Amino acid sequence: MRKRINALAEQLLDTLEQKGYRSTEPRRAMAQVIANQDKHFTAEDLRKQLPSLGRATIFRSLKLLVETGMVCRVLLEDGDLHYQLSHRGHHHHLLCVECGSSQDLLGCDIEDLLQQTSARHGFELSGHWLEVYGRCNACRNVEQTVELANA
Amino acid sequence: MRKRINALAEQLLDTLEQKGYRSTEPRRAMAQVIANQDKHFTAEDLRKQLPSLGRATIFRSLKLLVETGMVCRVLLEDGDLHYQLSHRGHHHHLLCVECGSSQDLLGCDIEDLLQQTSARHGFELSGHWLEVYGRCNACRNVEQTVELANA
DNA sequence: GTTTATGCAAAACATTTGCATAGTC
DNA sequence: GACTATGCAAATGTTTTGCATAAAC
Repeated sequence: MRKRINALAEQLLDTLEQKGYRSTEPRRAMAQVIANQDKHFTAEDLRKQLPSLGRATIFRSLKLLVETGMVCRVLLEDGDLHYQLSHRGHHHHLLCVECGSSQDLLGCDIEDLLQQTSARHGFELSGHWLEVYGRCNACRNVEQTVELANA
Repeated sequence: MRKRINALAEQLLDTLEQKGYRSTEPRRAMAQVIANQDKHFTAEDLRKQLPSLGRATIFRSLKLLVETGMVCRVLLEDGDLHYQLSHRGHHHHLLCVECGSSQDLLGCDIEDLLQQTSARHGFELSGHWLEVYGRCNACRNVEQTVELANA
């Protein structure tokens, strides 16, 4: 019996198929769980939410999704690596240190700046990894509301 | 018998002492080995170079050095976390993907740019992590020399 | 039917912890 | 002498691997 999954998850499966990988029940389940996450996650998070899948399957499929660019890694401030859905190519994340949500940062003009800075050091730029930490709009609003209530 | 260590290593020990930690023989040895590294390293690298020290001591002292800011973490392009001597406060690294050397990037004006970009997303910036990958001057020169030789 | 993916158990790593002993201040 | 650090062994946690079985194409 094929479980029903949502459009986003379906898209992950389709992309896998286009790349020559099979669309299996465990992968459908994983795709759905990943599509449902509202923040970055770890392999362990997936495992908890997919207790019927084997350890190895989770690690193998997760690696596959990263390799095919559908899931990207996120570096937390403390050095932990988590994962999250990746919709596009190269991008950066605005990570909320309070709620863990993340926004994508596209078309950031850091590239030019890095190019110049690198050149000044005799360095030939080939790539970079940037994570930005702070508090998202929602978390800031919550605090403001609390302040008002206490005033 | 106190082993002789160089000035850089001595400085690490001194700083530890200033922060209330003891200057012990294992820490002297570790400080010297770390000061000698010419590229980023892992706990395992230290372990190989300090076979007489216990595993736990290496992990504990390394953590201590990171916490006190004398060693910093470096994120490799593949997501691996390595370590290296850290001389200053906040800074970034130009990591050569060929020889593994790294240059520090100071006074990089990325901060302003991020501030603006974050604000545009309703995001209150609190920090960031940036690693830059490419090829260092030395590695580029080697290639040019080879090309000339083959011409 | 052929090929790929899964699940399990075991193996391989990486890091942490408890605790008795040794070293530093 | 009091307190901190070390080393060992064991525990913990994470990821990988081999291989027989099952599922997909």
